[in-house]
Amino acid sequence: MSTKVSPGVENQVYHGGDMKVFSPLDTMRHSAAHIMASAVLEMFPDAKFAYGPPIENGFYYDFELPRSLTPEDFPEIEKRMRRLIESGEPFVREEISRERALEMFADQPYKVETINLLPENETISIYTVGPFTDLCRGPHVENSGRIGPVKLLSLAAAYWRGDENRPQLQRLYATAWPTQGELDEYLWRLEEARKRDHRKIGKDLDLFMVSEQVGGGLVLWLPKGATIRRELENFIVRAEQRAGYKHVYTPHIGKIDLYKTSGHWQHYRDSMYSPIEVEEEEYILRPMNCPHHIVAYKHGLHSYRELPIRLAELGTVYRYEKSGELTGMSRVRGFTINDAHIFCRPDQLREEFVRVVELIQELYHAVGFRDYVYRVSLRDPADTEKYVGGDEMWAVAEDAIRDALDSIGAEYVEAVGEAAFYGPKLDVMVRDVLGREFAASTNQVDLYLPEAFELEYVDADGSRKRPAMIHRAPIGSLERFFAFLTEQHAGAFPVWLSPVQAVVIPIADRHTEYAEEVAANLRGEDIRVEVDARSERMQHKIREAQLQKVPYMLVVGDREREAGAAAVRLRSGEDLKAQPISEVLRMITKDIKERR
RNA sequence: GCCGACGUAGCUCAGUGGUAGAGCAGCUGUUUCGUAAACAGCAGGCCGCGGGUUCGAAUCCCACCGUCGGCUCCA
Repeated sequence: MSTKVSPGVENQVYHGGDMKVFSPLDTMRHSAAHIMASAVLEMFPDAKFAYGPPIENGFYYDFELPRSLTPEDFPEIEKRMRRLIESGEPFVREEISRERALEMFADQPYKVETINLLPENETISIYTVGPFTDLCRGPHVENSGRIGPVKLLSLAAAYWRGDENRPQLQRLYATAWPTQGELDEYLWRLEEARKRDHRKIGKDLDLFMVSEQVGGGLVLWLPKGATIRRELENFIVRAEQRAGYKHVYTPHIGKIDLYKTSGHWQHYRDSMYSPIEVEEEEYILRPMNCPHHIVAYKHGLHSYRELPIRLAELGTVYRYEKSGELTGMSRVRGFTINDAHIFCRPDQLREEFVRVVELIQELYHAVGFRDYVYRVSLRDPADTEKYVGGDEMWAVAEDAIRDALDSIGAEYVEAVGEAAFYGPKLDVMVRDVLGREFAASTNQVDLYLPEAFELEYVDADGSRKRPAMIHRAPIGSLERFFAFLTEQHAGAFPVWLSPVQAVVIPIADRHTEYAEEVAANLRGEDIRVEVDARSERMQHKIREAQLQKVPYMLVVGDREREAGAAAVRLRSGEDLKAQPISEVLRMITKDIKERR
């Protein structure tokens, strides 16, 4: 791979409040952002500039412009960028005084604000490339000729400093790569990702739907999607049973006082629906399952010997999401969490948390998730308003998570300010096919709700003690998990999850009876099988089974009928030729058993 | 919610001021076929919804609803 980026050292750069390391690729993209800004300035001399950082697969720049850009402007901007790149203009750095900077950028309000936010002793630098000078810490490539092929990707609105009360700017997203080949490959990957989008596959394979009539963000699982969900649920519940969980069922609504006691009403109200009045009492569509499980715990008096008590439920919750945030199955208003609440003695906390992590690992391994990282989400000590409980409680809870991870040698990153209002979290961050990162699983240590609900157990000496609590959801919501799975497999689900595991394809009508016989054999082993007895050519039926990503196609004609066999075709296109029915059964049941 | 783009048949899309189209899917018939699309016919649309401009609107304008890409937030 040839690289146009200056070789060598990674540069330490102060950016947006924390120290970040700029790789050579980031540096090149950051320089490309300046080139883009320069091109935009040529077209709009009155443009106001905000920030233009590199991001994971490219870069963006935020502008305030006299009119809205459209994708039709892209070719013009790209043309001007290419001209600047070809000119090979040097990037010239200059360090200037604060006064001089304020003077230079007097007509650039966002730059002025940025300058004023810089610490007193900070060096202020500017970079000039061709006609364009920008306030910037750098670093940059030596000259614009070192910038690789660029492509503008999309437009978006973004608030100044990410604050919805500040002006809205136009954000121009673009990408740049060292070589044309790498750019082409990235664009190909984007295209490929679009093909795998769970919304597209969900439609093509009739897995689920969202209807305007029912309401945005409210998912209807169609029979095929529901089959997959049922398999997943059974799998999860069995794994939890093995791990010592007891399953409960609780209703989707509850009295408002439950949520006032838990603190949700005070801290989580923005995500909750308005109360429902029933006989002069107010009820809440639950946004979380914990209060119900806590009440279930309080059903009786618990001995220290009984703990931990692990109450699990595939619990459906409802959260208000702004209409613009809804997407397919991954961002919805009603969803089902594979939830559980563990009530344990404080001395059991660490071990219980280790078990939680182990269960996550087991489940992820079984469904083939590899690309995930642990993130410990901590309280922001500077913003105690957002959280309940005192410093000591938080320290204990945060340490319990760290200790648990350390004890099994798991690596993790820490994120300050990402905790839930009642406790720190362990989030498991997974990347989807588009490279976006989501919290697929969140798990919390909670010492607050046991207090709020006055939970107790009876200790060895007969005294009443307060248990600790763990909230855990290894796969988060079934909806989001399903979206991940769909994209990961591009709709070709493993056999154990496939809604239709085998299609029997009779070649001519006279083979239908035998086809039914074959299917009956498979059904006897609980294999989900269908017979395609339509008056269509075999080729047509194969094509449709392929498009539906059915793992096994069993073609039966005269020869197979004579031999008591079926010609096995896999969705990979592989032809296994005629196999005895007993062998077909063996193959499919083996796949199912091994979760392949 | 905010900015931008887009809403035409179940699906994918054409149609830019003058009588709504194609392919696939569906239905009916014919065909009985050896590993990714047989043939013919039929049916299917308040052109997202509501206003407006015009002799005339899928097409132009306004408002609303929805979808998509982002922002913010998040399982």
